[in-house]
Parts: sequence; structure tokens; C-alpha cells
Amino acid sequence: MSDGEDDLPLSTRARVAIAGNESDSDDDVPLSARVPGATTGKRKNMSNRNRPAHKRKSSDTEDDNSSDDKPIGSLVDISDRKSTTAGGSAKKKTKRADHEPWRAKRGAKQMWSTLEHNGVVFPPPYQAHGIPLVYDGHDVKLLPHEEEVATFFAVMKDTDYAQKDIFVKNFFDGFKKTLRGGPHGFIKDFKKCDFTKIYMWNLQERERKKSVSAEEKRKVKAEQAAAEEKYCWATIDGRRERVGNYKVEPPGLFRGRGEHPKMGRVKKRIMPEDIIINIGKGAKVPEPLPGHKWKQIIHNNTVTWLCGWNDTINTKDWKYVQFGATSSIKAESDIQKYEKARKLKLAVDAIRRDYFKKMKSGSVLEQQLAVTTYLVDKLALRAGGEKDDDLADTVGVCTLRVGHIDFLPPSTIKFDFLGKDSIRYLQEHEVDPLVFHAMQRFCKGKKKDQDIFDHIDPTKVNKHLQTLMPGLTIKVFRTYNASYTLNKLLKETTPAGDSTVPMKKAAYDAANKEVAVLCNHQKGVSKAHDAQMEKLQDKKKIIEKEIAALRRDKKDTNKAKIRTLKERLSKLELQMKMKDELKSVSLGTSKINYMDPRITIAWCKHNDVPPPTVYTKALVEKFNWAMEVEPDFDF
DNA sequence: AGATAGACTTGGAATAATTTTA
DNA sequence: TAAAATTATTCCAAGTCTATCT
Repeated sequence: MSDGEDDLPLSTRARVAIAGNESDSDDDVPLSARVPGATTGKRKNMSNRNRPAHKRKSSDTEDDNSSDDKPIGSLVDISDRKSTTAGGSAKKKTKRADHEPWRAKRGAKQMWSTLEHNGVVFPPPYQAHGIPLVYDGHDVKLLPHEEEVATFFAVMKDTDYAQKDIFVKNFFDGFKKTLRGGPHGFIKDFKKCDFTKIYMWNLQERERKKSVSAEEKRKVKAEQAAAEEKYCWATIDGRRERVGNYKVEPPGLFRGRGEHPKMGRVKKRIMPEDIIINIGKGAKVPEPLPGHKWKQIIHNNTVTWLCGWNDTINTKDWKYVQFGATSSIKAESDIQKYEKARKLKLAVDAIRRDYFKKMKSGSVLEQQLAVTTYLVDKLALRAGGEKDDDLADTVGVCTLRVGHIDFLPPSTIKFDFLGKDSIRYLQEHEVDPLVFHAMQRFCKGKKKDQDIFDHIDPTKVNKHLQTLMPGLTIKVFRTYNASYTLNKLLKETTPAGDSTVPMKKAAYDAANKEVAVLCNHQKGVSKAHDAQMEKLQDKKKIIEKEIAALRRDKKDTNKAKIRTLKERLSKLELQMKMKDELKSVSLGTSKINYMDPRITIAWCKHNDVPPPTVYTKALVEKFNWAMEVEPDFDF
């Protein structure tokens, strides 16, 4: 940790448009692409994305919207669904007809003995507004379920999504499917569609909602809260605890991140027939919507979710209703997470010795294990699992390709790739010469689109890590790194005891920022940022002028005035500096997920800073389990 | 041995609420 | 006191990783 590499990187955020990649936007994966074993064998010798299509890993579920002729928004019939998946794809035979998670895994740990809850809240049914779509110059009044889809799109006119070809194409395919067979099937040309009337209606509607009196707003909100109250809670082993996402996701257009090939697809409305209820035996089963039935009722006490349904976009994914962040079940796993990271702190020296040894003398496989472990340790990179090609092309350490790095002799490596959520990782790091040369060897003779670490994957790295420390996986290094860094920085940089709470808070935020940069947690620069900075700049100039003026007529009485102005000036300058430095850094993610709250709370106690200074109300509740920590807690 | 279903954590954007500023 | 700026919360997408299947 002593290396000075942390201050090199100037991480820059950019949503990189991957030019020329829209070509493969067709969503029906040709059957011929599903060559059995296509991804086996030497699969990692070539990068996934740039591997010829027939060799790519690809989804083998009979996919989504495109193969489903039902009008969107219609009720999904489960018997039909089952048969589609089970019979539809010639080679997905077996009993596991549909992916249905009702069976407990064999040795799985029991998570509860009794579980009661009230199911989910459904979004309100669609209410037609009757505003027409203009097609080829003529008003077309759509049927409600058609209008619903048109409105999804119309209201997004101002977003970046609506400017993307893939998004528009996917939406329009879905829209046409909705219209197919109905009275408006003649709508086939996107260029002839004018959604402006619906768009304008929506603007008005927003205005109207805004102009409702505060009193009225409060009333409506309170009523809704009262109606939802019972869904917010579940009882597990007799404890009443908060539920997290008890609301069913409403239908809409899928908003994938980065260059997601499915962005703009219509997300269908989820009905009770889609939802599996997981609940204690003998507990009262919640009522589905009137006239509807749940897909299934199960009693699996080896998992902690309450309700679940298949995602309609990525059809093999599941959505779950889980307990909330303040629940004991989440607190317990949070504690385990940080305790594991603390164990890593004790084991890390041996791990470092091990990877340097393997880099020098091991087989290529061992060398790759060693180098990836080094990168995970020093740079806190993510694992990087193999991805289907119907997802955005993002990578982690195991999926890094030759084109993602540059060698800057003597021993600096420049990384430039898209990580989770298509956030760009652009950093230069000086690495150990052994690492530098090993990576040069791995890249030698390979093309830009080939994997650097062609002998390994996250499973293998994790297996290896577990030989060094029980339970150790790649992601633990991120937790460890983040918490370790916060712990260290707070010790070094917290101002002396007599300084003010805001000064201490500034030191905390600065440490938090270092952690965020380490983890590459970014946010989009606010659209108004530049204008805001200019405004502050103007303010600064005004103060400077005032000071200059006061100086010119040298009255004694001016001295005090100048002093206060100077104070204001330096405060403003600091504010400007922070604002600019943090414009693209997101502090929240590390606070919520990576930095052991006991470090923060101990620091608060030690420095007489009330926890709400650094934690929001929600975080104080989430980290309730850490509140009793000793003031001298050391990570 | 490799693929992947399943379940859980992590992540930025969007939206809502609150505070500050003009 | 309204608009602007800031901060908090909600939303749901996108990762990780294990157990199970083939």
C-alpha cells in the first residue's frame, strides 16, 4: 500500500460510444449461433465480443419479446409460457422446464423458520389519456394498450436514450408488435410517427402535478403511504422487519447502461401469474389482484426472498423482493462481509509473497493467477466474468483484453476499459516490474481484441484465493482496500481536537473521495456544472474587487472589513475546488457498500462528530449494528 | 470440467425532499 | 418566496459467486 501510485490517476469519465457496434442489433439469436460447446475448450483465447459470432457465448433461452407474439401488456398465461421454454428450444430438454427457483439446494443453510409477509404492491393499471399519435399527418387515436407503449416513448423525447438508434429501433419493434393484428397495424414507418402531442400532454400533466398545493400533495402522499404500509413489513422468526422493494416494477422501456443491445425494449407489465411467493408454511398467503392467481406458492427457507419473478428483458434473470437494508438478515451479512475483509488484512502479506513467487517461477496459469491477484490487490479491480453478447461489452480483470492496456516503460501500465455499468476506467499505474514484464509476455503475439489472461476466469482465481485464505474471493479485496484506506486516511488527516465539526467533516469527505477514486465510483457531471462554476467565479471576482477597493483608500476601519472579506474569499475558493474535484466522483457507493461503518462510527466518537454529520438518516439506520463500536476500533 | 441457474450485493441515474440563494 | 442548488431516497440494472447440472 505504500506505493505512491494512488496519486497518478486522473480518472476521467466518459461514456464511450463504441462506434460501429450497432451492426448486430438483431435480437433473435439465430439458432445456428447456439452451437453446443461453442464456448468451451479454448474459448478464452479470443475475446467474447470480437470473437466471431458463432463462437460467442450467447443466450440460449428462447428469447424475449421478439419470439412472443402476444400483445404487450396482455396477461401472460403461464401454461403457455412454460411450454414455450420447455419445448421451444430443442436442446433445453430436461425436467428444469422453466427456471423456477422453488427447490432448496441440498446442503443449503436454513435462513428462517417462520416467515410472514403481504406480498407486493402492483403499479396502478394504465389510464388512457386519449391523446392521439400523429401518423403521416393524421391523428390516430390508439387503443389503451397501444397508447401506453407510445406514451412510454413519447415522454422520453428529451433523454439521451431517445437519441440512440438502437433504443429507437427496439422501441419501435415493440410498438409494431403491440399494434400487429389490431386496427392500427398500418403504422409501420417510424419516420411518419409524430409523438409530439403526447409529449406535450405529458409536459402539461407534469406542470399540473407540480402546481398542486403542498397541502394537497402531502395528503395524497400520506394516503398512499397508509395504503402501502402493510407491504412495507414482513415477519421473520417473529421479528417484524422492513421489506426493501415491495413494489412491482411498472412496465416501461428498458433503460440499459452503455451500449446495451436491448435498450428500448418494452418491459411488460408483471401480473400475479408471473410471481412466485415464498412464505412460511402455514402463514397466510397474500391475496393476488382480484381475479388473478400467483404463479406459485413456495416455502423455501434456505433463501431470504419474499417474492420473485422472471425478468422480461433478460429472460433468465430473476427479480426478487428482499428484506430492506435495515433488516437483521442484511445486517448479519454486512457484518460477515467486513469481518472477512479484516481477516484479509491479516492474510494479505502472505498472499503478496505468494503472488510474487508465482510470478517468477510458476506455470503460465500460475503466473496469470498471480498477476490478476496483484491487480485486484493493488487496483481494486472487479473480477470480470464472461458475459453474454446480448449485454453491453464491459470487462473486469479476468476479461481484460490486449487493447485495454498500454505499456509505458519502464513499468507503468495505462488502463482504459469500460467496467461495470459501462463506466470508463482510465488510470495509469506504476506496477512492479515483474508484473509489467509478465503482462508483456501475456500480450505478446495477441491481437487487440484477445484476452490477456487466457488461462483463467474468476472461478479459478477464487479457487486459488481460497487456498490462501478460507472464504476469500476477488470482491473481498475491494472491501478490504476501501476500508483499509479510510481507516488509514482518517488517522492521518483528521485535524486536531479543537477544530470544528465542519473541518473534521471535510477531512472525512476527503478520505471518502480517495476511496471512491480507488474504486472508480463515478457519476455524470451535472449538466449545469459549468454554468455553476462560472457563477462562483463571478462571485469570487466581486469579492476581490471589493478588497482591492478597500485597500485603495487606506482607512484604518477598512482593515477588519478586508479580513472578513478575505475569509469569505478563501472559503469560496475551497468550495470551488471541492465542487470541481467532486464533479464526477460519487462518494455514496463506497459509503454504502465498502467502508466498514465501525471505522466511521469509531471516528465519530473519537472526534465528537455526531454520526448524522456523515451518514444520512437511512445510513444511520442501516448501520445500526455498528453504533456500539468502541471509539478505538481499528479496522 | 465447463456451463449456468439462482440469489444476493453493488451501482449510477432519476426523482423527491430539503436547504440555500437571490 | 420562488428559483436554484444540494442532498437524500428510490429505482432497477448489472455485477459477483456458489451449487448444481451436463
